[in-house]
Amino acid sequence: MRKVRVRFAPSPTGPLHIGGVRTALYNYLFAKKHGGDMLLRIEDTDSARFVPGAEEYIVESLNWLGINIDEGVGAKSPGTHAPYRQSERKAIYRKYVDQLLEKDLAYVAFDTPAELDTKRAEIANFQYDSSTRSLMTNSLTLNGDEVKSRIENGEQYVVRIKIEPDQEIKVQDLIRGEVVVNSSVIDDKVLFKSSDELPTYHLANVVDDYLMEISHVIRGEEWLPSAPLHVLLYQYLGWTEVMPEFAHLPLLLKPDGNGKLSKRDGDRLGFPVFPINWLDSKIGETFSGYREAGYFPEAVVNFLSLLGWNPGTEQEIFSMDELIELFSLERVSKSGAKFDYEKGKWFNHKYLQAKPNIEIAEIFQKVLIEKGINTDFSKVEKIVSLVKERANFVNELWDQSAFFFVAPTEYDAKTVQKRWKDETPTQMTELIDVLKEINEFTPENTEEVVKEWITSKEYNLGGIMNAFRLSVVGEPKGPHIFDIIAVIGKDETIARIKSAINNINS
RNA sequence: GCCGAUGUCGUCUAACGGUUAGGAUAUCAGGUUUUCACCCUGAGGAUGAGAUUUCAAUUAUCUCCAUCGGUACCA
Repeated sequence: MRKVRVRFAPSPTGPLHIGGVRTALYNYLFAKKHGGDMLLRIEDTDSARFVPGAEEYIVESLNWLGINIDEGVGAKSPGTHAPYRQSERKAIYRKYVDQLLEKDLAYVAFDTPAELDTKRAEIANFQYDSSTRSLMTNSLTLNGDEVKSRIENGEQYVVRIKIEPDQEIKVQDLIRGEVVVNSSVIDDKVLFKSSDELPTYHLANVVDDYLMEISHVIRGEEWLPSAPLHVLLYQYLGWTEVMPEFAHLPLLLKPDGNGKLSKRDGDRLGFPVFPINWLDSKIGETFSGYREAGYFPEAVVNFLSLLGWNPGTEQEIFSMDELIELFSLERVSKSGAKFDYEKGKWFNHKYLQAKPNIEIAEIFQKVLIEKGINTDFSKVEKIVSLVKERANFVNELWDQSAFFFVAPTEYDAKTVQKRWKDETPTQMTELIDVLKEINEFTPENTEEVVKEWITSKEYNLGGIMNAFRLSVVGEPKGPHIFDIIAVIGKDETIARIKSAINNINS
């Protein structure tokens, strides 16, 4: 079997969206599973749609996720099939265009976009193909000298593939099986345009995959309709023996309604659709990314890996190495997957719980510093251990733990009404005296002493505890109250109770 | 319109002719915690429709329907 070489070939027309990330991931998993190479090729054959910064964005995103490029753009070593940007491969394609022209498998066409529009308006379901090419301005309807002189005069032209009608074209797809298409429904696609001396995607991807010795083309389902054209191109160029195998991945759909997940869905629905933040400088708008939203790359990879594939077991949490071990194209599903953001959160929650507190504390301390809070690392670590189970993301930790750092200024009205009775201020004053007497302010000591006091006074346990919590936290939430006061200390605890006595119901 | 692909709980999916159609997530309820969350237990929730083949169809074939994709000098 030949060496596995796959490529991820995005076009730099904007940020890489999460569906593209999944395609890259599946390519990577497949390559690594078979000990092959993962290439990154930039398909920038549309000079008009080029967006500066998009390429760097793609490389940075893949790096963040741990999808390592062996060869091509963003790879550590230069690679043996350079260059890897199609705009830098201009000279290469011309040769194959000429080859097709010589063999009469392609032809030159001069029709302008305006003329094509006119034809489309004139003829219903117009398609540039064997049935209509004789009506158009091209090297099949013009004589040789005319064609020559037009080109010499600098007239713009395109090269179109010449497709024989009524042929059966078979595409073998690793996920979908055999797909058969009649050649009559394929139009004479443009392969090359003189305006920028660049091929279109169709020709470029076939030529590059051939020259780069790609063994498997794993790409989104939106390419399935043009796969027969690509197969034909391999035939025309005489490369059927080394044609890569195809696998067309199901699409990632938007969570509400139907349709492909798109750029604006994310911020519209309140979750990212991009791996990392993307600043669209044209409109001055930032689209949010998973990295900045607080996701762990491992969680994103895990979540994405299961959107369209599963190993057939009930395991849900996988490391990258496990995914590589288990991945197979045969187990990729055929139908589109709706993007379920809630499940994504759950994955991050799982990874957050599994992470050592010390690692989380390192990230969280940075968040605290940004908020102007300088705290002992060991204290941050302790707080993380107390609150992390109720967070999905590191940046939710602040909401869960702010009261450790800042005394409450407001008291939850509902709780006040329910838990702050007429006798409460007196009881809280007594509590202060009780706490004052405790020298070692550990959770064990304070709990024992406070509970003894409650028992001896025959107070209602719930009444005291809830008022105590309200005083310290301001809300009916958080870890065990005795764990909290051990962290904030005796003085702060007493100060908060005093403050509560003074401020509640006054 | 034409061409192609795809239809299993709300969502991601398992079951590759014989299962009470399984799991996860989400939702709801109970337990736990005298708080919240985590956690535990439980509940409801699906084979798009109709034929055909078969002793037996989620699974095979056909028709219809629906959804998505393609139909550009975009990728």
